[in-house]
Amino acid sequence: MSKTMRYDRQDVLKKATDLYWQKGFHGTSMRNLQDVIDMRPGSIYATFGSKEGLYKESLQHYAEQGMARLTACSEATSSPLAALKMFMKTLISGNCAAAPSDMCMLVKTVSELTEENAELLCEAKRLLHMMENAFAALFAQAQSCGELDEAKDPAALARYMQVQIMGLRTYLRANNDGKVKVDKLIDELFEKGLV
Amino acid sequence: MSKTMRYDRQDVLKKATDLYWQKGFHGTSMRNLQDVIDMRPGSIYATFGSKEGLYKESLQHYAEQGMARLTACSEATSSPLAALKMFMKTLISGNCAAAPSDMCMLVKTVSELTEENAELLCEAKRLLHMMENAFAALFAQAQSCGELDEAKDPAALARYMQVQIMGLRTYLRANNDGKVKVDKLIDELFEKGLV
DNA sequence: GTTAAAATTGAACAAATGTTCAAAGCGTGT
DNA sequence: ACACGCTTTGAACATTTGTTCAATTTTAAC
Repeated sequence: MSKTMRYDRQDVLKKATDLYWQKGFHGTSMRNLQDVIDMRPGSIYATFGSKEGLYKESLQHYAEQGMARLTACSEATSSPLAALKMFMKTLISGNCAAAPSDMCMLVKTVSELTEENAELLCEAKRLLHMMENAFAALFAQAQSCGELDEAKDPAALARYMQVQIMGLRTYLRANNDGKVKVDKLIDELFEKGLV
Repeated sequence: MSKTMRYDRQDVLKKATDLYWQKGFHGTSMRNLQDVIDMRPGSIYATFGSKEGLYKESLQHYAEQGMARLTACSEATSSPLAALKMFMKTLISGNCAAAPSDMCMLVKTVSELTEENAELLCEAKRLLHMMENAFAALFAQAQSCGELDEAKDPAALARYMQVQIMGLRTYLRANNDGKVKVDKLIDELFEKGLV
């Protein structure tokens, strides 16, 4: 009846995400994108609508990966707090050369864009909230396990963790000489912040 | 002998800085800039060389403002630690509507640009270092005053402060609902981090 | 008043931008 | 074989991009 799609949407999204992540929204041109994802303009616009549309889906794809990583950390560890700590370490020390950028794509988006791209800005904020809520859920779970003091506020701890991740990743981006030993810093943060 | 300059370089730089700060390097066009600083292309290029050149001077202008603000905090307070705390508070809660962006322009630069603009990236990193060194100097001064434990490492404290500033400002950018009470957070950071 | 030097103008440029659309390709049901 | 309908193509479009430069304006010294 119809021609079968040539492209695997997930595969295309991964490539687009990586490029956007590396070069930013304004720093990435459609021509640039066309080469990387190997699609012609017509196909791109038929599939994603616009540059903004593709970026939005890229943000979502990125956040899904992040959530998947968090659940992977949950399954690889024996306790919620250990999972959170592991997540933070893989986030921060993991991307030496593999990831397109040292920084979080959601943070880069929130940093770069203005009200001229209100929808994308909004979506990035929403996804950051989602991550924070996932952190909070794990902190609450830690309380249920008896791993964490019941008097603590999971939401406040999650917010604290977000601030620390944002701060650390940004700092490392600005000081990419490998002199700073991050793992020890993270251990200290968990001691100071949670206990 | 020659025509007198029509433009006050400092005034122009302030306007350019604010625009770049708000919209980013790639998000700002020369036409955009021309309107805001009220100069024609020829004059701009004769004075600043290129879009990159003007951005570089804007970065420097921005950092100078920051340093001036820090010394102002020093003069307005009675101790180095009080100065640092005041600086942090004016940085973070001060820019409700006045500043072009919630975030630090140096951080935005480091977040947005890639090796394609290596010189600008490098300059932003250098200026961030400068600020950090200024923090460290104040921590050392606090030790001389007997305000801070001599066993602490001023450089490590300065780095800690940078991470916290970057984290907090980014977080507030992503959560601009005024729900988070920042002043209390900063007080807590100083208690946890320095003592 | 003339001249020389510097600053400013703005039209113009080539290249790059995001996007469109008519044509062609291709798989499926008849 | 045929035709229907979805997918893909890539040339082309109107703007916008960063930048240049010959012409003009303005100043001050002689």
